This record gives sequence, structure tokens and C-alpha cells, in this order.
Amino acid sequence: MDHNALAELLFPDVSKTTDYYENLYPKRDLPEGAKVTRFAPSPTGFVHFGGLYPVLVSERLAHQSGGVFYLRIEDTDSKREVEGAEYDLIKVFENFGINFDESIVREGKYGPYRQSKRREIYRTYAKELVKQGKAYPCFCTEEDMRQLREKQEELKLTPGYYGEFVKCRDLTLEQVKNKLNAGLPYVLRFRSDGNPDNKIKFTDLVKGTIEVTENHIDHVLLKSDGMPTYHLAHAVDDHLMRTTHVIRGEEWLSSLPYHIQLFSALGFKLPKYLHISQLMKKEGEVKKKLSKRDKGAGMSYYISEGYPAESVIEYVMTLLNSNFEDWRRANPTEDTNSFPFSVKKMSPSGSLFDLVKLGDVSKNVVSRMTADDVYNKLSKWAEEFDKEFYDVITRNPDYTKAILQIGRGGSKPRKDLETWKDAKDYMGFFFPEYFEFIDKTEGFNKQDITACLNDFADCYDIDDEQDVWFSKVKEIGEKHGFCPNIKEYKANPDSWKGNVGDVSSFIRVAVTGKLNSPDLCAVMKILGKDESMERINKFKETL
RNA sequence: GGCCCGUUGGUCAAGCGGUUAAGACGGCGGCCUCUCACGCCGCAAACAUGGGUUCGAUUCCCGUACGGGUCACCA
Repeated sequence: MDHNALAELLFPDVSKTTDYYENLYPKRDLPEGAKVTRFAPSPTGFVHFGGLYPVLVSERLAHQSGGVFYLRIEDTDSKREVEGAEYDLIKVFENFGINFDESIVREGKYGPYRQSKRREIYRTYAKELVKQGKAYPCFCTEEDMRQLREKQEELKLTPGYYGEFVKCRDLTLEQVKNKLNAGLPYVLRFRSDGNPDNKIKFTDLVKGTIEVTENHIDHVLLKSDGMPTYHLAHAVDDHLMRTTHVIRGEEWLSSLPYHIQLFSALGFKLPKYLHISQLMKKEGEVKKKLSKRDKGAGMSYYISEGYPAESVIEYVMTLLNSNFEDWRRANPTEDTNSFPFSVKKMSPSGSLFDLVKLGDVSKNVVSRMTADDVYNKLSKWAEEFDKEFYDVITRNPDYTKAILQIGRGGSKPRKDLETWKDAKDYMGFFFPEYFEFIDKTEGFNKQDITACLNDFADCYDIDDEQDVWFSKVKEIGEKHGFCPNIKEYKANPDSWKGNVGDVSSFIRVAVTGKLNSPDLCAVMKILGKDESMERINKFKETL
């Protein structure tokens, strides 16, 4: 067989050589040890939460080493494509603070960054493989393949195009010519010289040394539409785009033997691989892969629910690097990106997604933010997802910020907000639109409540600091038969009508409408004396 | 089914031949406290299983079970 003639016959359209591309995309000029990583999704229109895993690892590894992190759109399968999905994807990641150094909207020197635009490149390398006798056209139809599979199933053999089952491996040039002339569609197959009895050792950055069997199947390199399969595209792209570390899901581990073979056949240096376990969720008693339909599977869920992007990132970091939480405790104010991310700290097994833990992480993240920061993020969220609330909280930014400042900044900050959605419940009572008397002061008679409130209104001074404020409340309570000291009260509950806590609750319910609120003295300072007094008066009418 | 990967409390996980087997979330109990939110203290809770190797195995090896992945002209 004249391989050169076959190559020309199959690829008359390909005029460039592999050398041309090797020169066009030279080794990246980066400092020693700099990693080049990539995220290579197919634009199906859904950004999976699980995708954040490899993305974050890739991004950290690249940027921590002074390298390059790029986005490559894998759109070789036109059937699966969703219009515009890749732009949404970029936007979503941007939202989470993940930016690509090179992408379809920010072309670098190694583009195009969209596989559908790289057709010629793949075909050049495919042609080269044909020239070297490492690839051949296969005219088997779907029906042929179905029969092959059935036969192999019957014989309980490994399914696939290999060994005695290959029909098209040794077609003559003449035969190929005739089939081509007859207009028969074909795929280009890799001529594997692997032996399934051979074991090869391979080192994955997180899984360690794994032993795999050599690939002996003649996989498809180019589909009948002339576009490459993932495997060829992976080899050609990651080589030409000079990727040093391929970070991808565990599902690729099984095709690794083929990739190793392919890189070798193409004369490429194998990149380092890091296969990441799938993110799971618990369904009943069993672990399941987090699937598209699950709550929290899509990245958009976190955005609309109002989880701060930082929270989601921090949560994923805790899953990714077991020492992240320790680091965070030691460095509460540091940017997440200062964390020394390490591949060694990654777990080889899959972890379970835990929404409750995310909530806890999120509370902590929000509690560390400044009031300004919270205000900005909250209003940005509300602008998109709760316009009415947005209008309310942005009417007077300083007022809203003052509210958000309550219990913030100290070493033991309040942790009220898990998501931005929580904000309305937490601080709605500050605004006339949401203020209402919700809770009741059960178990006390109207006269006592009114008397306490009246006395309180008489002596309230907005300039009082917390301790003065509280001693006034105690005094008033004592005057009306409420014990100023809780311990004392507990020792002798029958000699009092109640205790100072009850007196506070009268004021609290009157002013906030609820039995629970942040520090009342601070709340009233923000509400202003007039508003507080008006609420107290109104409350008395409801008794 | 073949091949591959994995298995420490309910969850995330330290551990890398000798430990009272960390810590975090969650749960429970308590303290603090004018309520809440914090904070603090405590409790319950784990090395899947059977064989080896070894003076000694959670740790190393083999088997079994369980879970996951993969076996496409999808990525």
C-alpha cells in the first residue's frame, strides 16, 4: 500500500504540513515551572456545578505558577451544540471570579479557540498519520457496526473495532478509490498496534500510579463529516496549544491508554494528567452522580439563590484541598487566591455535595465582608432577582449600610446571611414596605406592657449607648414588677411578673414586629426616634 | 460482563507501620446572653470485610463486598 498516495487521495484539500503548525505555535515563552492549563467544555448550554471542580484546579495551577489558563470550546459535534452557550459560560465563570487568559473572546497566539475553526489543523495531522500508515479509512456502515457488536456480545468479547473484526484495515488503494468514487461515507480510523495483554504504567497527578492495558482498538479519528473525535482533537490541540497539564473529569481515565498511544503516534510529548473524581450527591442511601436535574447542579442555581460567588468558590476549595479550612482560619482576611493550592492535598475519591456545609461556609464568608461590600453585592443580586427589594434597599444606601453594619467588623461577627435571599427576612422590618407586627407578646397583660412601653418612650434617648439603654429598661421593668436580673428571676420566678428579657421583648416586638432581632439599641438608633416611637404607639393599639 | 478507580463517624476529611484515630459541618446537651445571631464547653459518632507480611497494621500485599467510571462517527 502506498500510504502517500492514500493520504493524497483522502486529503486533497490539505496542503499544509504538520511542520507548518509546529512553527506557527511554538513552545510558550513562560518561566520555568509555569503551567499551561485549559478548560475545554462542549457548549451544551448548561454549566454544571461539577465543572467548577476541574476549572478551579486548572485556574489555580496555572495562575499560581505564573502560567496560562485558557478556554477552548469543544464544538466538534454540531448535533449537541446550543447557540450562544459559550458566551453564557464565560459570563457565568466571570461571575465566580474565574477569568480565562485566552478564549474565544480574548484570542491569544494559539487560536482559534474553537474546535470547529481548527478543522484544517486536525486534518493535517490526520493526513500525516495516514502517510505513516497509522490511520486508514473505514467504510463500515452503522449496520456493519451493529452486527459486529452483536457478534462480539455473543462471543462475550470486548466490543470494538479490532483484530479479526476489522474489515477495512487492509483495503487496497484501488478499493478505497472505488468506494470513494461511489460516494460512500467513511471515517478515518487509527491503526492500533497495541496488545491488550500488555500492561502499561501511568502516573496521574492525583490518582498516583495506575496500571492500564494497552489500547488495541482502532478508534475513530475523523468522523464522516471530516471533523475529529474528542481524542484526536485533544491530542492535537493540547499539543499545539502547548498545554502542560490536562485537568479533566475521571470519566476520561479509561480512554487514557488510547491517548497515550495517540500522542506517541503523532510524535507529541505527553502532557501531565490530573483526573478529578466526580462530584456526587446523596439520594436516599446511595451516592449518585450529581446530574443535570438535581437542585444545585447548575451554576445558575447559586447565582439566583443569592449565594455569593466567593462562598461557592470557598466551598469548592474546601472540597478540593483538605487544608483550606485550616488556612482560612489562620488567614481570615486573605484573598482566596493567596491560598497555596496543592495537588498533593487533593483526594482521589469522589466527594459528596453538601448544601448545608456550603451554607455554613457562606455565612462565614458574608460575615467577613465589610458593610459596603455586602451592600454592593446584595443590591447587585437584588437588582436582577428581586427588583422591589432592590428599590427599597437602594433608596437610601447609607441607611441600608448602617443596618448591615450591625454586629459586623468585630472578632465575633454576626452570621445572619447565608444567601442574599436571606436579607429580606433579616432586615425587612427596617423598611416601611416590609414592616409588620408579626410576633405577639404572649402571656403578659395589656396594662403591664403598655405601662412599660410608656415609661420607655418617656425616657428613651437616641444618644444612649447600649449599657445606658439597657439599664433604663431594667429600671422600668423593676418598677412594674419585672426582675432586672435573670438569675434572680430564675431562682424565684413566682415573685415577679417576668424579667427584664420580657420587658425587652415588649419593646422589640413593638419596634421590629418580631421576637428576634439584632441588638435593639442599635436598631433603634438606625430607625430614628420618631419611627421607633410611632411603632411603639401603633403597637399599643394592637394589644 | 471486561477493564480501571475508589472505600476512616451522617457529610467533608487529617493520618502516610506503633496516635487516647485530628479538625470542620450537621446532631444532641450545657454555658454566656435582653431575644436572635455569635462565642465558649462537652457528648454521641468511623478505619467495609476476610486472609496474609510484620514484634506490631487504619496505614503494605492478595481476595471478597460495596460504590463509581468506562466500553460511540458524545464530549
